[in-house]
Amino acid sequence: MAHRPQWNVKRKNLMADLNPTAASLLGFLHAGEASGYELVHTAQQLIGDFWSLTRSQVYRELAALDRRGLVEAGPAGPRSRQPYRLTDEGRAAFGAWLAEPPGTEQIRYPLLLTLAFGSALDRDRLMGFIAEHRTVHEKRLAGYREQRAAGCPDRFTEATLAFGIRYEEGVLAWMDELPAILEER
Amino acid sequence: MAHRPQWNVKRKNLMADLNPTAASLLGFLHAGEASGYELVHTAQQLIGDFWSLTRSQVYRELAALDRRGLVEAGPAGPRSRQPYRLTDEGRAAFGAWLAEPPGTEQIRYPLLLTLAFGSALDRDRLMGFIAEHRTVHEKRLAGYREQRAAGCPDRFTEATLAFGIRYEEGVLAWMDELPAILEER
DNA sequence: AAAAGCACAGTCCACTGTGTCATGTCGACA
DNA sequence: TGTCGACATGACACAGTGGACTGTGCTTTT
Repeated sequence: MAHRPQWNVKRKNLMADLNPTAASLLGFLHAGEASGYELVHTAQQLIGDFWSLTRSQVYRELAALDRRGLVEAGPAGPRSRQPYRLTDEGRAAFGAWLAEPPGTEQIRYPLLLTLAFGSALDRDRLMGFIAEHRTVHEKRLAGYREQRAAGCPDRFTEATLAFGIRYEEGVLAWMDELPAILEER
Repeated sequence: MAHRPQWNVKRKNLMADLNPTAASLLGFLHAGEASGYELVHTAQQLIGDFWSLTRSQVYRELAALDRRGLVEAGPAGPRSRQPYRLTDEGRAAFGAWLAEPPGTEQIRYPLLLTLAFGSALDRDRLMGFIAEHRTVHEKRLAGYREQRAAGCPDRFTEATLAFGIRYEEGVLAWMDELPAILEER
């Protein structure tokens, strides 16, 4: 019971230490001031395919960034529109975040869960689920290819788009081999 | 201001209405009673590659399932081990969940975020990040192939494993084409 | 045999992420 | 005039993540 083996240092880093969502908001604000509403749409368009974010979250993060002085609120517009702009601290924090090694990906695919417990499920129903998902992936792939054909604004957008295409191709290839795996006698 | 166009029905479904994480716990409990600790490890082994769950979450869901009567706590063991077993209601709820159409997947890949803002990042550093991730994906693919070679307990496990392999192959193919996309003049 | 270390087993908390309900504003247009 | 739809935000409950913390019992080291 003597001495507690912890000093409670609590190194909060004080600066930076952004989560990826907050960081991406700062990223978008480099293009000029924007409201939460606008940022939601920008984000969904530009990174929505591999980084989901919701209205609630955007407003919450903006408020937090404001409290930390990384963005500042401008004069409110009509319809209670509240624009924010990047501060110098925000710019610095974004730069620091961007230079840090990104973490590994997270995938959560409910279809795979259902499939994993597939022995307890009617075979036709399972196959139906897979067929439904197949059309979703086909549509997404078609959409990506269209986007690519239409031309990307820059190399980096093209690079992330290429990921989407490879991913969807992989999923479709998997679905093609699924019947053989499941039907084996 | 006249009549509000909503009846506030609040159809809570009363039964079932499980989240996928809770459902998978019920799924594992079909094999016999288990403690939270054991379930964490079972889950990480069997579905961890496409459905992440944490200690905190497992214990919280177990408590919730207990409150709802879908599992019941058995006599505590040594080290305050608390085993749970499936109730009939739990079995029914699991069956109902399994027969529902699974939702679409969620992917969150921080590397793609960094890449999307890549114009603001030193080229060598970005390439370094990609190289680091490449080795991760190579190792995962190798691990999956090994698992497959070692033989799967059942077709369904094999099917989910096949997904992992296709996915990792897709990511590696993407990484192979990345330099060409980014280097273009 | 005492000490140390480790796997087992669980709690608590802060933060992040998702989805729904609710509220109010402004312009178009019928 | 009214009502519809896009604009704009807030509140809240639930789900998910990760770290700090507390204890217990077995095994290995000294």
